[in-house]
Amino acid sequence: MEEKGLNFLEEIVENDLKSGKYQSIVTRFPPEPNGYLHLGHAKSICLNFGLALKYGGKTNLRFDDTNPVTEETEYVEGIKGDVRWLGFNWTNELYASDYFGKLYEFAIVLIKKGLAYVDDSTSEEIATQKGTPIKPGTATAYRSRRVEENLKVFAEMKEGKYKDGEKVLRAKVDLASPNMHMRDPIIYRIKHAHHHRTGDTWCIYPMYDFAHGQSDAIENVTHSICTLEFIPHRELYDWFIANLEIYPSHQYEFARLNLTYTIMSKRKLLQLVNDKNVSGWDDPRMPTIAGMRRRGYTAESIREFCDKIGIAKRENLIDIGLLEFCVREHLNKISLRRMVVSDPVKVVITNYPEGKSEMLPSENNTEDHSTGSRDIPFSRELYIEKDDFMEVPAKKYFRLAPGQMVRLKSAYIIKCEQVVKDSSGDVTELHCTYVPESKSGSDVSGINVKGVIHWVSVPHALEVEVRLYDRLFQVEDLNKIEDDFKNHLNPDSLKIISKAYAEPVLADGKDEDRYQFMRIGYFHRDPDSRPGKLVFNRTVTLRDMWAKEEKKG
RNA sequence: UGUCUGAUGGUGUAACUGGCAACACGCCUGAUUUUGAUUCAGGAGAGUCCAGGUUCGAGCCCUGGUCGGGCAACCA
Repeated sequence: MEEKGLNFLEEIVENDLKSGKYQSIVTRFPPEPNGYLHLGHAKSICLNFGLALKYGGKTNLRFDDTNPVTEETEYVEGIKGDVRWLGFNWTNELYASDYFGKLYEFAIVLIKKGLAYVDDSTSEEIATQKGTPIKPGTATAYRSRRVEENLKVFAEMKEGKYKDGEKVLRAKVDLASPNMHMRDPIIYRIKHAHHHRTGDTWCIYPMYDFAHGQSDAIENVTHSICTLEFIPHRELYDWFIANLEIYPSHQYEFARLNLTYTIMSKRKLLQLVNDKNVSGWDDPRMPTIAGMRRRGYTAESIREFCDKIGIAKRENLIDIGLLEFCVREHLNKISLRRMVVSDPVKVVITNYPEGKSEMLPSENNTEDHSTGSRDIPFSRELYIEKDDFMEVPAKKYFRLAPGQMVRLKSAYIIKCEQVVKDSSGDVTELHCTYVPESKSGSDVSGINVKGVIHWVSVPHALEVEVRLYDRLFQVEDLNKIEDDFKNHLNPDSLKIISKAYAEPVLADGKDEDRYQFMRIGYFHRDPDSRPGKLVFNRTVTLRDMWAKEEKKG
């Protein structure tokens, strides 16, 4: 019985609980509604909700909507759907914008304490006055504005007397601080913009640093968890809490997720959407929750992935193979087996009567016998995969070849008697004979074959579209490139097979069904499907040892 | 040049807080298999960034380096 080690945050929480610092914990997941959630958010969601679930506590979903120009209701709805789909329920649905009134009062408290002032400088002036990491900042004349005047001008800012950029409210902290964030940070700016929730009520909006910690405090968040790049903000976070004398929430930081062959930046993902490099936020190639869901990933497999990658403070680059392992592991247990031929060659069973057909039973999932079986029609003409025939077989190749035998899955053993080619020498048909006594389930032929291949009866075949996805980028570590990330897009990330042949039962599937197209991969029906034309997305391929063997030559 | 932060097999995460470096993915063998899938059995692979120090004993403690990442948006 080995106890698996706790991550550093679990350790902090356990200690806080043990010491009696808290009776129970409160966490929050605080997305800005300016885009859809991606896998990196999933890591944060699993962490925040997971902590509260494990140690008994609450988790709020809080929208950090302090910048009206980038935020939209569409994103709010998308985010809620994604969190729910991942399997988590929030205690409260909250918005930083709900606190705009309170935040405004906090600002007045600071002004009255002489800890905030209105600055009329331009953004360029403020930037230069800030100095550099090695050169202290310098004060502007406005820094010594009297309290009464600050109060008056700040109220005028709120009333809309000034234009965007004309004035800002700054906290009076320390212009010489080695931490740039402490050099009199801007806490309120003027934006005459429509907010997705507060409409035109406000024309001044708090900055992140003056909203986040305060929101945490208002909600009595005990553990406010964010990513590493916010470490320098922590000092300010604590400074506001101390000077406002509000609930002392604490900020902790962990390393964000990086995945090979993909990007995990909302800004860049938005660019792909806007530039039409992908069909939308839910394009199955996107590392977004919506995209992965459409592609066929299960929530369970994503949660498993988040659990496996762990939580730590060092930078990491996780092999996308681990994510694929997690889906395969789950899909193997739940998916219905189906036979689909994606790149066909016709097989004619010359000794099978013309016009005859029979239904052959086949298990839906040998991993789960409760799923039962379905019947598959068999007839004289079949499609098999081009790959499953080699005129000149490679070594260790045990599929179909001239004179060779294979078993058709759940059906008969066949032998390739003749290869029919067209004028240009391409194989058009394979003439085979079948062994009647080799029928699956009642095989008395005594023949043992190594190869088993999938097939579909030509007259019964259902035509479907199949979409094959590959990695979005060609470079393993997108953080290490120096030029535009779009230069590294994989031109072959989507391959559409508009005409694949499937066994007929595939038409009866439900939305939530997951399939394994035998020997090909895991698939999921796409919402683009129409009654006459079903579309399936490949979630992930099957592991393929033969491909490896082939490569070895 | 300042400051914050980190460093453990190829990757990621652990190591009862000082006691023989473990788990997962990946990789390699072999067995089973009516999916070259799954499953099962086994294996290779790090001596913990470097140099000192404390200690019977250091991945964990101390000192000094090296290297990586963050920080100077009226973004979050």
